[in-house]
Amino acid sequence: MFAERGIKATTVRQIGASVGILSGSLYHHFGSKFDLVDAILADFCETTMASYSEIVAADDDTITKLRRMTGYAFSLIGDNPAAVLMIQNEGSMLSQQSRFQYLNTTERKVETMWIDVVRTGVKEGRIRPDVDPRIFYRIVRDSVAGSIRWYKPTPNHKIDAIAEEVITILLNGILVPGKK
Amino acid sequence: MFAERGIKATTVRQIGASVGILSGSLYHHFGSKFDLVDAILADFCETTMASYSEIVAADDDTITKLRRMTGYAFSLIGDNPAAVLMIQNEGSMLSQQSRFQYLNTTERKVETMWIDVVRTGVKEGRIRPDVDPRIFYRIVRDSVAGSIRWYKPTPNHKIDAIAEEVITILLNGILVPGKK
DNA sequence: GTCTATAAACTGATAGAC
DNA sequence: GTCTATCAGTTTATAGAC
Repeated sequence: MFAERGIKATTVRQIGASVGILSGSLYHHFGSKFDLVDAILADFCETTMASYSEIVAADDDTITKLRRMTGYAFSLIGDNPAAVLMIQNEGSMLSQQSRFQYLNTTERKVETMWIDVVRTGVKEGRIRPDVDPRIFYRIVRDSVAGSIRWYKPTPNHKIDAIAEEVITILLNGILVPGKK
Repeated sequence: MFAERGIKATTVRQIGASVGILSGSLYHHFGSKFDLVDAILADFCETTMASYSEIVAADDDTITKLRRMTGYAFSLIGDNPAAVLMIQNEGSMLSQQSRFQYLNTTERKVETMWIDVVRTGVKEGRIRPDVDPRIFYRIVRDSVAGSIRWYKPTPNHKIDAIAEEVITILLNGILVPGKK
């Protein structure tokens, strides 16, 4: 509900009604509306960070790592779309509050991991040195974030396939080589 | 203010204060809060559609058209960041109301224009036929939309340069050719 | 065209009965 | 653990003086 309507626009009465109790009863379980937001986002940030760390630490080829990181990023859309949407839509407002500082911390650490992998690829001579690692990371991140607005999961159209199409375009481009 | 805090979270008192009048006086100029939203978005959609149509109709090379369309899309971030953010954050909520149906119409028409240009490029043998035009469009669109969250305009770092870096990655990829 | 004043509804949160 | 009942504050919007 926070993701669909926004945090401010979602009332505690609506939240209570969605689980079949009244607004007053909610306060037996949570101290405030923002405690609910915190419970959703803190867990999401923790597992996201842990999963990325695991992929980066693995003994894989650099390009394979980029593929796996892209695949994981897209899998978040399927596994926790609400948290992704909340951070995307209201992250900048939330991260101004001290209790949500971990949003900034997580974003910074994830960005650093992506950029480090791209830089390694450049050193290995596999990635063109004129590619800006930050721009590359942002294209991936924003493509993932944007996919939440149009991706509808079906058995025939899995999120893995979309991740594969996106990383293929980013690795190889769309142009037919050698033509001018 | 709608873009920064969200439409629901922005009060008519805050809007009035920002232009030096009280909330009551605002209703001499606008019938409701959503009339203000409408005034911002309707104008934005109209000029965006017109500009894209002009680029597509021009007598340019297909790849040049893609470059110009990407450049124009990024220029919207600099010219009207508020409207872009409002549509990005609350577009799906707004477009459920009948008065904001033009948001859906505009989005559909813009997407069709992008896809048509990519398909032309495939027919001309310049773009690989295995590229999904929809996925390509969405990568561009979401990269543009996402840039609004990190791009800070400075004389040294113009939005045109970012547009050029993004389209270069999408056209050519990041890999060094021929390596395996 | 802006003001004062206020209506009418809604908001997050609390206290205490059951 | 949920309820009733309600507080105190805020919200959009209106009516009428200036």
